[in-house]
Amino acid sequence: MKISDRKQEIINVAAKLFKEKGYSAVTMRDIAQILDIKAASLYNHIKSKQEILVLIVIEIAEEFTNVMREVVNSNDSAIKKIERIIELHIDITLRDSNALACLNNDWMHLTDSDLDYFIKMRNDYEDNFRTIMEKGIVDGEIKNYNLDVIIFSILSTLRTLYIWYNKTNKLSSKALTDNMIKVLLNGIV
Amino acid sequence: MKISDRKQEIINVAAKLFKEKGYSAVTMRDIAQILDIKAASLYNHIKSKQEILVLIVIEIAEEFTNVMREVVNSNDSAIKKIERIIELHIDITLRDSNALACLNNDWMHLTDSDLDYFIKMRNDYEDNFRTIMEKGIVDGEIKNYNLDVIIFSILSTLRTLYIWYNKTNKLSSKALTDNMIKVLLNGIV
DNA sequence: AGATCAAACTAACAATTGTTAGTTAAACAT
DNA sequence: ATGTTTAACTAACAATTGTTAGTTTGATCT
Repeated sequence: MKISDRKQEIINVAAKLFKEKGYSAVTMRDIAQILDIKAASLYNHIKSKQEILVLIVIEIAEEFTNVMREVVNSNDSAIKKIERIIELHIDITLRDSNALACLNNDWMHLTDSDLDYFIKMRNDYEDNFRTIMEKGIVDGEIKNYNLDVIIFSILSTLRTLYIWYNKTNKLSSKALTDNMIKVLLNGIV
Repeated sequence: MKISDRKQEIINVAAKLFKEKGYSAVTMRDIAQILDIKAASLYNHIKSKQEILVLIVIEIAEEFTNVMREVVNSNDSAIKKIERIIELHIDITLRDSNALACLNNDWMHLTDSDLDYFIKMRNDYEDNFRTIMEKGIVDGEIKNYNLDVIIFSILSTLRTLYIWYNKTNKLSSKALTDNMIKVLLNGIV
């Protein structure tokens, strides 16, 4: 069953509000007000507040999971793989920064199987990233620094791009990607 | 007026819960339950839920502000200044990761003058960081990549260290600092 | 024209929220 | 011993929360 236009509209408004104030601080009345309807009317389109969160978070998480699977199974060099992951994060950030903020800040408000599913995807993602880095170090493509520090420093930057994206729309997508790859891979010194 | 032991205990418990679920999702009854008292009893020690958040966030923010002022006014090289900032973030993360999580995730729930004060401190902090980087580039210590990308990639890593800290307590404070400096400054390739 | 359906509405609900008022009991100071 | 402070308590509040039930309206289809 496809998501109707109106339902998608509700999801988009919710994502924007969730980003600004966090899931718990946003009320159904807040969402409704922006759409110029009453809170009860939202329930003609969505099952619950929870469902909105699930739809926002899980879709993005699955996209990360799917692209990561492609990358990790490819025959590219470790560096090329990392570059593709950087591009993935930038691409999604430019396309839907609100949903990305929800994924980062509000995932813990998922419940039961949705929460389990999300955590499994996130763990798999990090494991795959680690696999890429490990092979890169073994192959001599990547310096032999502490693996946790390497993984964290890159992933944390990519994951929080959404915070920063608005400020720098001067930069084109391509220029952003190029600079980010240089800074993350080659350092600044 | 000093903060009493009991008050500090409340603040610490609150910070832990705020980190786990976010400010809005934590109730006064949640905080009280962990301390094995009733929610109303909290008000013998604190003025409001808001006050708890202010005490958590502002104190840490002021520490960042103060150390940054020292660093930026010193005669160190740009690289040495950056290293000192990295050490500052790691130090505070190891000392109080819960409060740091609040600062990152719940600052938007501050109100009025507290919110203004916080935002001013954060802007000043970023401006100072930018000043250090600009001078570093002019002096040829730092590569001439896009300034925004450089600033963001380093700051985002330092700011979200608290997410990651638990997982890697294998690493000593010194080893963590050394590796972080290497990765952030020299890159991984 | 009449039936159908989507999407808005009003009204209300039970639960939960932060907080206040007033009370009690123990520890401490005089 | 008596008065004072500290820190817990019970009880209650007004507001807000997500959600449901039942109704209305307008457009679309037959």
